[in-house]
Amino acid sequence: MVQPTMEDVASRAGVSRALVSLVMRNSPRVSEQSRAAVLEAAEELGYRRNLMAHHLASRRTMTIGLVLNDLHNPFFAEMTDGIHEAAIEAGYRIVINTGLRNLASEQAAVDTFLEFRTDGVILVGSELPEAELEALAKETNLVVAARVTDSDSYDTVSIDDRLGARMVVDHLVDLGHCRIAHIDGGPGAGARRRREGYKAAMEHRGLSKHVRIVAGEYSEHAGTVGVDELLSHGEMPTAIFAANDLMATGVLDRLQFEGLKVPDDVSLVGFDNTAMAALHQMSLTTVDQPCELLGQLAARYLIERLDEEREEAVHHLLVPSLVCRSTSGPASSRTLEEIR
Amino acid sequence: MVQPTMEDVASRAGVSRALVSLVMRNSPRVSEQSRAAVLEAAEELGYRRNLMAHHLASRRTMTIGLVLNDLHNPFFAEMTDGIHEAAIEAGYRIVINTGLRNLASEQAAVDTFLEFRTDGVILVGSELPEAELEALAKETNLVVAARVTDSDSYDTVSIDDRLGARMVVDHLVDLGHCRIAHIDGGPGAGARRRREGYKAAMEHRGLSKHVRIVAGEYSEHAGTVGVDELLSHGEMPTAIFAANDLMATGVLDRLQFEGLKVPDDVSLVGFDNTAMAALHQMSLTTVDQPCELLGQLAARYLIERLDEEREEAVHHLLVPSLVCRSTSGPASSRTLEEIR
DNA sequence: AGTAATAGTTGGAGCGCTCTACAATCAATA
DNA sequence: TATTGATTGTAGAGCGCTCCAACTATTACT
Repeated sequence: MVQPTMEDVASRAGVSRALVSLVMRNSPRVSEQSRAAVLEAAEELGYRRNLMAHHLASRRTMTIGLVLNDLHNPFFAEMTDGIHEAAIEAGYRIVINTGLRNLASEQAAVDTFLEFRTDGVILVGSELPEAELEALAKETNLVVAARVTDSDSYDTVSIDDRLGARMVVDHLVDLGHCRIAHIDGGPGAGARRRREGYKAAMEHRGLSKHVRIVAGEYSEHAGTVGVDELLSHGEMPTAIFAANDLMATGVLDRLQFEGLKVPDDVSLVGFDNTAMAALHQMSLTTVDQPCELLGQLAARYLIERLDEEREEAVHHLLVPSLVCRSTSGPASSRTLEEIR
Repeated sequence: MVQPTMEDVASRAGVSRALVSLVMRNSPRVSEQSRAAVLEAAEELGYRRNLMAHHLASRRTMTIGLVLNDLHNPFFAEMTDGIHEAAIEAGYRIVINTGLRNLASEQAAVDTFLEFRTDGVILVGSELPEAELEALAKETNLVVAARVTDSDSYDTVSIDDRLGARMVVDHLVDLGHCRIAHIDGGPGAGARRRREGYKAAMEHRGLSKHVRIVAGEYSEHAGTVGVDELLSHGEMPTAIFAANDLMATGVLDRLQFEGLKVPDDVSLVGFDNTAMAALHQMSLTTVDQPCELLGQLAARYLIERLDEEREEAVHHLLVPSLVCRSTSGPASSRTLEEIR
C-alpha cells in the first residue's frame, strides 16, 4: 500500500525529480523524449501524484469544497450538477461534504475544507449566522448559494425568494383564496425571505388578518407536523404555501391521510421545483429555481475569485418563476367538518 | 488569506514548534501551563492546522473518501447517514464525491481520493468493473457497499439482491400474476443479481415463458422509457418489477400518463424502500434495504482495516424484506385495449 | 569566431507539519 | 553526594512535492 514517489519515477526514467515534476504539470519546456520516458516509468510504477505534497509546495489544490446542507433534498443534487459542470470545465475538481441540516455538522464540514486548504468553498443553503460567514470569508475564498446577504467579502447567488413567495400568494389570491397559511422553513436558507415575502404579499392584497405562519423547517416531517398544527385549531386554511418542495411532500402526504383532497379541499404550493414536483402523482404547483444555472454561477464566481480577477463582492439575484400544476385550484368554501 | 503556521503559534507562546505540535495532537506529555499558553496563542492568531502538511508528515488524514454513485437517488443519502455516523464515532471525518452515474466520473472521483491519500475509500453503488476494484484495493483500503463480489482484497456490504428479486416475484405470483415484466438496472450496482433473481424465481414458479426483461438503468427516465417499451408491443404485463424505486417513480408516472391504474390495471414493485416510496401519493410496494445499517457496517469494516485489525476480506450479506403497500394487487385480466 | 538567445535539465531550498532522539530539570532514591 | 527515573521540552531530519537560480547544450545572429 506504499505508493511510489516522484523520486522513484525519476530514477527509473533516469532523470531528475524536478523533471518528473515538470512532466506531471504538463510543462512545455520538456523534450518529447524525456516526457515519454517519464510517463512510461510512471505508468509502470503506478505512480500517482500526492496531492498533499503537491499542495504544500504549490499552495494550490485545484479543488473546490462544496458544502451541501441536506443530501436528502434533491434540490442540492441539482445544484451540484451545475457546480460540478462549471468546475470541471475550468479545471477544478469538487469535493463534497454535508451539513446534515444542523449547524454543528455544517461547521464541521466547513472546518474540514479549511484544514484541507481547498482553494475555495461553496456553501449551498447554508444556515450559518452571517458573522460566521464573514469570518469564513477571511480564511478562504467563499461563495454562498441559495441564500442572500449583502456582505462585501463573499459572493452570493440566489433567486429572489421574496418575489417567489409573492408569486405564490398572488397566484392563490387570484384563484380566490384568502386563508392562505404558510409553513415556514425556520432556520433554513432563504426561509426568512420567503416568510417575509409571503407576509408582505398578503398585506399587499389586503389579507393581513389572514396571515398565518406555522413554524417548520426544510424537511418532509415538518410538513406533516405543520398540517397537524393547521388542522388542530382555528379555521382551516383553503391553501397552504410550504417553504419548499420537500416539505410540500410531507404536507401532501398528511392531507391525504386526513382525507382532504388536493386541490379540491385545500390547495398546495411548494418551492424549488425539484424533479419530484413534476411527477404525475405529485404534480406540485411550485416556484422554479433554475438550479443548474445557480450552480454554474456559483462555481464561476468562485473561480473568478481564485483567479484573482475580482475583488469586490457580487450578489447575483435571479428571478424565479411559478410553475402551475395540479395541486392548486379555486378556493373551496367547505369547512373541515363538512368535508369529514 | 495567509494562514498562521505552527511556527507563528510557537513563537507567540514562547515555546518550540514541536511543543505546539504535541498540544495540537492532545499529547499527555505537556504541562498544563504550556498547553494553556499554546492554546491561547493559537486562538489569538486564529491558527488552524494544515491537514496537508499534517498528512505529509504523519501519513494519516483520519479521513474517509466516500463515492456516491448518484446524488439524485435518495438511497445514497440514506446510506451516507449511516456511514457518517459510524465514521464520526470512530474519530474519522468523511469527504464525498459523486460518480454521476457514469464510469468516467466515478473513476475521476476515486482518483481524487487517491491523490488526496484519504485513509480509505467507500464506494457506494459502484459501477466499476471488478478488475478496476481489484486494482483500487491495491492502492488504498477499500469497502464496496450495495454491491457484491467475492474478491479477497476488499470488503463488501450489501443485501441479497437475488433474494430480494425473488421475494418480489413470489409476492406477485401469489397475487395471481403471470406476465411479470422486469425493467432492469443495466450497469447499475446489484442490477445483474436482481435480474438473475427475477429470472430464477420466474422459472422456479413455472413462468419461464413469461420472463420479459427490458433494458434500463437506475433512473427515473429509464422507468418512463421502459413503460413505453412494454406497452408498445406484445401482450401488456399485469405487473412490473422496477429495478429500483427511482425507476419505479418514472414507471408510475408514465403508467398514470397512459391512463393505466395502479394496481387495478398494472401492479408495480420497486426496490430500495427509499423515503419517497413510503409517501401516500406513492405508497410503493418495494424491497427494503436497511440503508443506515448498511452504511454503518461499511464504515466499520473500513475502520477495522484502517486500524489493521483484520487482513482477510469480509462479505456481509443482509437479508432484505418486502414492504407491501398499495401499488401491488390482484392481477387484472383486462387487456390494454379494453382499458383504453 | 564570438556573443547572445533559447531549450532542456538539475540541485537545493522550502512548504508546514510529525517524530525520533536527546537535553534539561527536578524529585526521589541509594 | 551521586545516581536514577520521570517529566517536560527541543533540535533536526524528513514527508513528497514545487519553484527558482543556475547550468549545459544547442542554435541563431552579428
